[in-house]
Amino acid sequence: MKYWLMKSEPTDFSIDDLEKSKTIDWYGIRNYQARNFMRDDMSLGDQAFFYHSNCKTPGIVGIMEVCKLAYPDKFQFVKNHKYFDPKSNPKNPRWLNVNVKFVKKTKLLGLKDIRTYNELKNMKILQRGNRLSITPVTAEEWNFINQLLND
DNA sequence: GCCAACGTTGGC
DNA sequence: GCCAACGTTGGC
Repeated sequence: MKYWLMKSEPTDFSIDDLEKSKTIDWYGIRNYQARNFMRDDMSLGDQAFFYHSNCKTPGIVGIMEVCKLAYPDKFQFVKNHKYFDPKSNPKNPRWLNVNVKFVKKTKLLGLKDIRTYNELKNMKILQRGNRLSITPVTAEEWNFINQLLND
């Protein structure tokens, strides 16, 4: 089993939205590296931190679980949709998504807080200029953060 | 709203 | 294949 951190802008889709809908297709990923993580490295049961980005207090706000393996993102073929991609061929779809399900809300562990722990200093999210919306988390980082969230 | 960092596009 | 221009991300 692997661990992940997945970003979403809360004005777009928040942890509360996930709690309400229980599961969601994680659509709209239009970055090859992030797509490849979903396609090649995610398994059923993988755990992920839900991270609120581009908001007043960015940080980890909850936990979710991969509940469906990667399959074509339906919005890439919906004309006029925000995520429509005219270059994607239905016979060989360019963009994929997994489904995730709500596990729990946690207290907010802000980006500012994450920065203060030496144990977390290698997290991708802290690296300069990192914009990748899906990043792997090591077991050590996962356990360390979980402990913080349970305190 | 600003802007640095980064990914993608397209002309050559 | 290079690289300038452009668009996007996301913290601040």
